[in-house]
Amino acid sequence: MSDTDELLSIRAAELYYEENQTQDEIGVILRLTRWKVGRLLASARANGFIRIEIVHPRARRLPIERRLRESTGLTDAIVVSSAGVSTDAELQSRTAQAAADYLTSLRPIPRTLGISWGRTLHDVSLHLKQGWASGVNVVQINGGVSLNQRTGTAASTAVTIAHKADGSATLLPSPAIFERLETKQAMEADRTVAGVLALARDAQAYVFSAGQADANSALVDSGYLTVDQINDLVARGAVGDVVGRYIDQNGRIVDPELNERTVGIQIDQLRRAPLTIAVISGKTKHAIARAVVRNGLCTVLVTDEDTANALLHD
Amino acid sequence: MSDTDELLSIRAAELYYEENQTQDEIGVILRLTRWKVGRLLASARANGFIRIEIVHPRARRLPIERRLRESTGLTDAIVVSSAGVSTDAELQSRTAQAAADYLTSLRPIPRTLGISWGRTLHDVSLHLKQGWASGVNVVQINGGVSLNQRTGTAASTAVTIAHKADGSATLLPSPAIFERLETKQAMEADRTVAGVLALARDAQAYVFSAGQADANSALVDSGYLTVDQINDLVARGAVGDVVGRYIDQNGRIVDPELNERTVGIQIDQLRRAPLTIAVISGKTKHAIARAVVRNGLCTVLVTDEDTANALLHD
DNA sequence: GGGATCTTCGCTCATCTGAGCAGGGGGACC
DNA sequence: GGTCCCCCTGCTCAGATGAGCGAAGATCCC
Repeated sequence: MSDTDELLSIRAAELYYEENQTQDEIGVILRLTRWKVGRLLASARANGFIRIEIVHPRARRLPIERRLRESTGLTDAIVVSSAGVSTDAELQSRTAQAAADYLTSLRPIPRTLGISWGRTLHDVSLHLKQGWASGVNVVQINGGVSLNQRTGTAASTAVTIAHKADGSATLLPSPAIFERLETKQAMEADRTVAGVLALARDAQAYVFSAGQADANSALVDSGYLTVDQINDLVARGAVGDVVGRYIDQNGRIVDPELNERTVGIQIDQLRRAPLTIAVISGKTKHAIARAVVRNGLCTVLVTDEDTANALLHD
Repeated sequence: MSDTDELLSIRAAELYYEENQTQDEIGVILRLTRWKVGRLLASARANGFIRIEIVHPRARRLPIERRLRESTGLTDAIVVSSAGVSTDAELQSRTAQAAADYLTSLRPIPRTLGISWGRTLHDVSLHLKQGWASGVNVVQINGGVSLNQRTGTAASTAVTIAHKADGSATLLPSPAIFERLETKQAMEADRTVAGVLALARDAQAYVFSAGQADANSALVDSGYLTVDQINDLVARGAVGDVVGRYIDQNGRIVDPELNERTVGIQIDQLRRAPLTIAVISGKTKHAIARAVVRNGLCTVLVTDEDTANALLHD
């Protein structure tokens, strides 16, 4: 397109989009036929000069969702807009809200829903509306009795989700990671615990988040791992954890011995499940999000625009 | 509007603006009539959820221009968009381009055009196209023989503008500010200089910029004023200079004695002129832009979006 | 419970807009 | 200089959209 046409297309766009003039009226002003004006506007759009943003906490980015589905083979992708977001907390809240919306719209409603725990899942539980579903049995899929003040949140997340769905919660009364393998095996041998784990394995759907592998990890906060241990895992290729288990960018367990001492369903059980919803957002989690998606650990991803774009531009 | 309607309006907007679906198709998807979809989209727009930006160096903000004309009584206002601009230099370049465009579109073409000098005017001269007008006599309206390397730009600005308009340039061969009043008066008594000043007073149109009152002022750079002198002027209320003369926020000369020693047309001559085009942009110039506009020193303002908004939100 | 009032809904109709097509002007190539 | 080809222009026509209107529904107050 010629230079003067480009300039005209901008003038036309100003009158059309900012002044709400009709193409006819613009034609009179710019001394063009209305068809020429229409073509100029089309070229302005084609050249990307017109940027339309939906500025709202619930706004999603459907084109990115579609591209994500196509390029990764995900069953579904939910991408929240980051337009107008200033803090990471706000973005995570939007993502949690979107996850809650997605759960609410799930059909058929899963009778048993396996969930992990953490800040993100807790956020999701708060965003769910009373009556979001009915008769859902929520079961914890990894150990969650924390060693410090976070103690309550793991249980309350499950209870809240279940309560709001007029269902029941089945808690996994176990630490996330044991220091000794023998203790962990003894715990799993307990009939109650074994029953919960069996229920977790048979869940019809899973919702989980993921943690980045760094000193701010929830597993460090909760006292299960030291900063040194995390650094060691990172040195061995860990990008983050899923249901308490650290994986590298190829989705492989980084430390099999540590993995053995971790309570909850295995990574492979997630891989085989028909409906696994990963809720991952924030700049620090791009790497673990990539590992989760690329290695088929989830069938549905709920994330933010920036993370989604990072996945697309690999 | 109800909460669910708000959410629906966002879903509709996503499908309409991002997926290019028709309102009919959206109706099928969301199980609404197409009229409801139309109303939802209208409400999304009314609520400001839809933000449309024209991203282009030549883009202007017509609604802001209109509000500026209405609230200030300016004959014309040109406001360039700051969408996608990262540096102040880029913004100033856009503004200079807009000023060049405005000059080019002026009808009738002024036979005599008075100009000041400085970075901004120089930028305007570079953005003008060869043949932007024909037969314009460009005359300098304030002293511009600089004391250092800037020397050339004042003259070259005038010459370039004139040359590109197939016209002639009349330079004012004088320093901007004299140290002694007597020297200045002697200079003005010179027939050549007096002739130039007379021509400048009779110009049909003026284009000028303005400088902020701080240590980065062009008059300090050029060696006419010291940083101490500027600080003194600021202490006495100066917000910036127009054609080399420092004014306060009420448009009054801050230092009459200094003003007497300054060569060029008077502020009052600008005030009386029928067509005076001020080109002012950048965050540091909000105050001087306000002084110029509020006190009728220009009839046309060419500026950037942020400066314009600052003027509107007084 | 019943009426008054205000909002929301589905629809008609006029207008706006984009797809597609034929004709003409201008440039490229011989 | 002539011819061919391509792109641009102006147009027809059908589809998409917004204004306006009467009816249905919701709400409020008695």
